[in-house]
Parts: sequence; C-alpha cells; structure tokens
Amino acid sequence: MARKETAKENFYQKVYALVRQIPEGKVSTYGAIAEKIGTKLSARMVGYALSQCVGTDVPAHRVVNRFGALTGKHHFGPPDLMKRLLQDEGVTFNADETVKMDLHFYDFKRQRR
DNA sequence: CGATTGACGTTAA
DNA sequence: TTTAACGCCAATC
Repeated sequence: MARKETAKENFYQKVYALVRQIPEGKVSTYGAIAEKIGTKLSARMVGYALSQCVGTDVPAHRVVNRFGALTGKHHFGPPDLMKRLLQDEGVTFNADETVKMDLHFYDFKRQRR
C-alpha cells in the first residue's frame, strides 16, 4: 500500500472496476462513475475510457449518460447492439431509446455503503 | 512537446 | 425557454 495513486493509470482501472461490478439488468452513468473515481469534474474522460473498454471485460453497454441515453451505442459497432444487450439483460427503455434510470440505475455508493 | 478531441455535465447568456 | 460555451482530465494526433 502506501503506493502513490497517480490516478492516471488507476483511472481506467477504476472505471473498469466499477463498470465491471454493475449487475445485469442495471446501468450506471458517467457522472456517477467519475464521481466514484474522484474525477467527477470530468465525466468526459469516463466515457473516453469506456470507448476503449469495448473489447475487454467491461460491459460498457451498461454505462449511459445522465439522461439514460445510449450515447456511445455507435462505439459497439451496430447501433442497435447496445440497446439490444441491455434489453436482453432485462433493462427496459423509454420510447427514446433511453434507459429507465428509475428502474435500473445502479447506485455505486449505495452498493458500497 | 503542443494542440485537439472526447460515450459529459453544469452554468451562463 | 433554448442554445452556447466552459470546465475538467487524459489520450491521441
């Protein structure tokens, strides 16, 4: 321990760690993740990290923006893949392809308590 | 090394 | 109210 968390290298690791712990049928937001990591001031880079997580063990499709909109669906390849994956996991959507955050929002802090 | 962008979010005009 | 710009931090060009 006592290791200096440069945060830079840990950033992706933290993002991945958090996203990885999101259960199926649940989703999270960039702001929530960013805040949990400590870089809440720049939620942008959270999404940035996710864009690279596609192809790894991180279920990026469970991460959406604050509106619950699948902002990065086109990063998965097929534009319908993201929504499809979530629906397959039990996540429901509004008429606008937005996740019903009220039903599937995964609260990191709550889970940690 | 410098400048630009980027799956966001918030505040200001 | 809607639209625009800003901020933040790191990665990529």
